[in-house]
Amino acid sequence: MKALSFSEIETVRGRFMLLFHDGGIYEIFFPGTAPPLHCERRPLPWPGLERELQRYLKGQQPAWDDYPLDMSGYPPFTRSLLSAVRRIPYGETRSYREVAAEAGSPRAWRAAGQALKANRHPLLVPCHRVIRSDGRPGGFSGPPGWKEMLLHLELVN
DNA sequence: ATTAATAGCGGCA
DNA sequence: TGCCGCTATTAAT
Repeated sequence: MKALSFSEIETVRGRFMLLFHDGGIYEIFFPGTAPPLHCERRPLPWPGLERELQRYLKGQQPAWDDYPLDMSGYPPFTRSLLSAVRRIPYGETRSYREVAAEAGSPRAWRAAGQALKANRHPLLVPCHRVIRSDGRPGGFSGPPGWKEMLLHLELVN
């Protein structure tokens, strides 16, 4: 893998940390969740992305579908599942069953949860749009409350 | 190398 | 209501 750098994005919801290299974004950290990063700090190679993130957290629909993600390290099913999740339109939700089917394994809903747990690209891969079909809370790997907050942000508009 | 556990779901009693 | 099996992946034994 290429050498990683990091960058910070200041938003109304706090300071996000992005790990990236020239080929794409490797990982995104919610405010306060980044481990100590001992690589170089440098500006993002994709100038529009910072603005899209700030727009999104202020309730505007983002246009970030085409920014490159570094999916290395994800197993095959996880890759296709995350790609399927990325195609969920802004403001819509899907069940675990639906995204698993979209990823090509209609019976792998349980594995879909495992794959989402491994998601290094929250927001850009909108895992918060995947909810349980029975309406119970469901899970989220980010900080408590963020899933609900992001859904509310999108559904209000 | 094998087994358990997991961000879930629907069927069936 | 409770039990069962199901899939892909990781963690534990």
